[in-house]
Amino acid sequence: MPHERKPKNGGTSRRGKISHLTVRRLSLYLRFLDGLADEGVTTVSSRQLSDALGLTAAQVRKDLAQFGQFGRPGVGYNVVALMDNLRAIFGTDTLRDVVLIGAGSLGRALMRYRGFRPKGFRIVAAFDSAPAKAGRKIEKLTVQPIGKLARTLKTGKIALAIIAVPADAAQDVTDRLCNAGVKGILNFAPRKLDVPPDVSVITVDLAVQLQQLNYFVSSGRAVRRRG
Amino acid sequence: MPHERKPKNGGTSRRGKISHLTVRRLSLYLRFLDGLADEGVTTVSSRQLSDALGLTAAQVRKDLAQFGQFGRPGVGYNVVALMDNLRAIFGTDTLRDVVLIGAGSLGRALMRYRGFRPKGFRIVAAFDSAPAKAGRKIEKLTVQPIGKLARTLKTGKIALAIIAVPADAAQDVTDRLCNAGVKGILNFAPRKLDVPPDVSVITVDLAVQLQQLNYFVSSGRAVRRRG
DNA sequence: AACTGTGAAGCCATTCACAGCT
DNA sequence: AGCTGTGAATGGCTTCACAGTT
Repeated sequence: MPHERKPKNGGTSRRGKISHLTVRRLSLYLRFLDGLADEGVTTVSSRQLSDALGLTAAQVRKDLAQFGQFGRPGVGYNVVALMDNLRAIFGTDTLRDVVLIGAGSLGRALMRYRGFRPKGFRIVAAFDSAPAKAGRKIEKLTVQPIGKLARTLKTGKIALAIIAVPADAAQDVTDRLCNAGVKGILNFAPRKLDVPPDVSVITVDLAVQLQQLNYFVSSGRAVRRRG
Repeated sequence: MPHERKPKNGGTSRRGKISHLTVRRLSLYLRFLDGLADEGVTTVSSRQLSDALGLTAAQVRKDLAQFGQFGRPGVGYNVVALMDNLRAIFGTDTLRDVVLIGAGSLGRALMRYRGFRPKGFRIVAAFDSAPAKAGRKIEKLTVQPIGKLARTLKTGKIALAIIAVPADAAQDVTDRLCNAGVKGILNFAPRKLDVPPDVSVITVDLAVQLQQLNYFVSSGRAVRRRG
């Protein structure tokens, strides 16, 4: 046996058995590790992670162990190596291109949002159905008419899209995106989207978040939810 | 016994035993019922709800039964009555005031967002630490300097706040809000917030959503997540 | 006949507790 | 001694299936 340290299973295996909830926590680990790396910390224990994120140490270990043997007993996890592994799991070890549909106030805010890039995402094109909005330039990107969507996506091999259009336009936009080969949609329209079975959708309904928050406030049971 | 139909427990009881996951689904029921009410539908069955939202009928019934006997065997649930009950559960049977901190692009987009009002929320004041932004008028609201936060909150009995400031300012803003008596924070800064035990926080990290979406796309297991 | 409300069963996720590595 | 990885135990959520209501 070589004495080199190596995950038991070749890197990012075990895909598909990982639950929703685990995926959510993994992204929190990655965010926290980011901060540690900036501070120059090289090693972290499951306990430190769990304390910082409000979980149990056992859960952190279980989560991480699913992908291989990243930790060293008696020492902990190597911060940089763990980040690399997590990024590989998320598929963001390389920069991912994203298209944005909807150049209303929310869409424009997303175009200006600085947080995507450091996480490995780049908005490469923006579209809007209103001719008045097409041609407008935001953050070095020109808003294109929705008709040009298909052409742009065909050439670009783009798998991800963000929908920031009004609810009544969302399904039409979704159909266009799916036809053009998009496999993942982050949807801000307050509406359920019908998609083919191989397409993933995460809907973030801003008003619903506020509603849920209000429940916890008025019920007297405080929560702390992240992700 | 009166023959009038009435929930067995006086309306919104049973608070506190309701899990996270249930609260999330309840808000989806409410959103779907909204649509039904607009179409003039008066009655809905657990099956219709579950089909529309991708759940099982049993789960819908279990969720709703927690609050009382809202349904009629052989008939279903009265749409309007159910909506009223759900709104009471969420505490949004009356309009809730919310303050917004951060008048950057995301903050301004939230001020313009039309989806809060129909769900019972109203942004009544906006603040920013940058003096350059104070004084600016957006959607009939003048952005105020952050120093005025305490005074405004004291007079207003405002329990909810939205944070849309950069990560490094978020904890300072949080402390001010908690001192001013806010009990619920919807946080868009990519950062964990420390709050007293009676304060609820829901953090929505936009980049993390995209990261999770990318995982499901690149792992080949499609998901559909809402809320 | 249609549909709800609910005990019981089944399933999944978290926590416990400890063997084993450094 | 410190800490990971993991089987076993626990706890919680979901589904099943059916008695009971309209």
